[in-house]
Amino acid sequence: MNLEEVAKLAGVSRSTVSRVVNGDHRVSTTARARVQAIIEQYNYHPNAAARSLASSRSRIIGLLIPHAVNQIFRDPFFPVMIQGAVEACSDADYNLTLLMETAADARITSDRLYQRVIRGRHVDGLIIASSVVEDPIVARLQSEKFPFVLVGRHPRHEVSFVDVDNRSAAREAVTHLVDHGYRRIAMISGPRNMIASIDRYAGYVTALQEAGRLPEAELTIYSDFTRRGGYRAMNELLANPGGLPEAVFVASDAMASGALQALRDSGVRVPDEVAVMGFDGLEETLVSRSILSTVMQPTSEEGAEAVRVLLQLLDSPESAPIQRFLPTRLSLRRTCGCNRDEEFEMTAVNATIEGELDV
Amino acid sequence: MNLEEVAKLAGVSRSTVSRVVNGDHRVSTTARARVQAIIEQYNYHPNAAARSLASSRSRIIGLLIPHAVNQIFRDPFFPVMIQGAVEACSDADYNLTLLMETAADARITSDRLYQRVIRGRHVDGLIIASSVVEDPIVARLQSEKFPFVLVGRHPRHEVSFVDVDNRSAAREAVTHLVDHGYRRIAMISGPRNMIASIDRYAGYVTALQEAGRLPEAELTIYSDFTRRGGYRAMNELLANPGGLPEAVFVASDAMASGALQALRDSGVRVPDEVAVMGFDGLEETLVSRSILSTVMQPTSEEGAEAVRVLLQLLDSPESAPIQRFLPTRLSLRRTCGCNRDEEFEMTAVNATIEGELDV
DNA sequence: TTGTAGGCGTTATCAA
DNA sequence: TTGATAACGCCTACAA
Repeated sequence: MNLEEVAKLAGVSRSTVSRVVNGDHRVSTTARARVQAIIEQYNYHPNAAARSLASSRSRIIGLLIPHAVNQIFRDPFFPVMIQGAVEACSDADYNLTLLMETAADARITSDRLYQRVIRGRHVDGLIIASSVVEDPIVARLQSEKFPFVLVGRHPRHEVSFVDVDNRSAAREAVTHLVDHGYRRIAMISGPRNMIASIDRYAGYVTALQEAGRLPEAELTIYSDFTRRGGYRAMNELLANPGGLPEAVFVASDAMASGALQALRDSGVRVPDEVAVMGFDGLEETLVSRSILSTVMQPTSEEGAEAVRVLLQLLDSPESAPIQRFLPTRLSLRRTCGCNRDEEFEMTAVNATIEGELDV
Repeated sequence: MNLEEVAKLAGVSRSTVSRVVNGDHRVSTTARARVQAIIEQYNYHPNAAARSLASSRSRIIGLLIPHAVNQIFRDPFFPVMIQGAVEACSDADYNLTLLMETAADARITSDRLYQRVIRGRHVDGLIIASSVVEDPIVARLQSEKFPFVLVGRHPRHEVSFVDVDNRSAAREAVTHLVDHGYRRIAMISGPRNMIASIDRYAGYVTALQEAGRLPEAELTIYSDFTRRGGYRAMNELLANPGGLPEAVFVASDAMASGALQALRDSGVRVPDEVAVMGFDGLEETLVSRSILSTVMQPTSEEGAEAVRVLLQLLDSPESAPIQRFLPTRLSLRRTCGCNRDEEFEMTAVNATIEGELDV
């Protein structure tokens, strides 16, 4: 069943059927009705390839997971972000294909991917998940004027992106710790080459400076955004001969979860001996009622918004880069030192909930 | 740059260029060389849409995440499985598009998806992640003879799938617990409508029966495969007036992790008071050296194998359903009661590692 | 508002 | 081994 046959059955031309299918308004009511009846009767659906070929748009968006990010693909951030992206695509009748630079040989596979997918016009545009600073693909796409949107800003290129203001958010979070009165504030950071890490660290430094302090080198531990990495990083801090910090700002909830575990294993009370602040707002997916104070970011919305921005770009290819910052929100629960009373209340009311709270 | 232009520049016909591009051997060495030189010089890549239209194959595979599974998309099983699928696709020069039945209105969105993607011939075949028993899509695809492969078997339909033998694996795991001498063995199961849950439960029951016992109703808790669900389920078991079970078989590592947390929060010693056995082999992604005894399944390989099976199906559409079981392996670490000595050793050697071991 | 007709860039079938 | 040529199914001026 194709346009031609529908046209014949409805007693109109292919063009008219095409117009009906594409919602063109220049069709008489009667013609439209006849066509639609046939379409439904025969359950006609236009052929995607033919459409792509004729319109030179595939209605497919590629979501690229750079190799550097591959390893932390298990981080709940990605599934949630992808979910948002898929849904936004679906809403616009687009499809999303997953492109991952495989570990085997990043250089070769990514080039092969690039050629096949970009040059073959397989996708109309690209969304790049959490790029790393030195990733060459950004410059390449830009110079070829291929439409793309980063999830996470890029420091060196004027490109479209969707991000949260990591720096401000981190600054706010650390300032909150300062306001609690903590003086020695450590940070467990993400990888040095990821832009989100850099920005969150910058916010940490800014907040300290505004409080009239300087960051101490041994109070910053670089880790990898994983729970396991957070566990290790916190143990490093615990082993610091300079003594315990009063608070720790951790650049992801997964790491914060590991850090809390390390503290518990060492018998260090939170927040009494060490306060903890996370970043992500995803920990609630792991425990039902987290006690972790954290920076909430709209993860799924970041994926969805990236898609919307890309669609806009596809509509007007000559437009200037579109850059959007989505809002974050400080979620003050218990590990930062807030809500101590509430803790008691809940413990008294229901031991189970109290237990769950404890990460 | 297209076939035509390449042909002109190489002084051959379009057909010859097409043959070169597609690796057809019926081309003279000289012609091939000339064509390849031009292709490389001009960086020509065939247009995907035109290819699809002419060959009526899109070289795209759809990966469907059913709505029921959506909620547990955060489970590390899915990212890892998907990663395997994407890589296998990439190896075969296929692309993978992600199809998710969105929460909004599962019935409507999934139908819309179905029409657009299946009828529009957008994808050549489908991989369905962890189907639920009552999912109608299986019957539908089958009756329309659309190629698809399930990740996880289906009890009521003769269809192609890739799975592990959940029942045997669970039986083996529980038998191991029996062999340790534990008598009251509980189970924390997944959702009742997921086939993997059902099979793992069946294996549990079989193992008990073989040990001359019957499962007790209050010793089976149905949960949802999440860490949080496992936490709650374990607390239910702890509240059981019949007293603590001696061992618990947990149907996923995520739930097992939550269960261990619950035990720790209640001050119950593992494995001395309660032994624990998990299922997945993914917990190692969350902690560096898990102490969790578990059933390891080749998660990434399940995704990859599903793709390979699907490609085979595409090659010979009339072939009978292909059903593959991938091997599992019992990983005996500490929570089942094995390796008590090793525990001591590691503790003595390195407190950090010992700490990490503790979930 | 409708229809005609050319073209999108391949693959595939023949005949040479 | 090569080359014409006809699909593939749709979109899109352009003309009516």
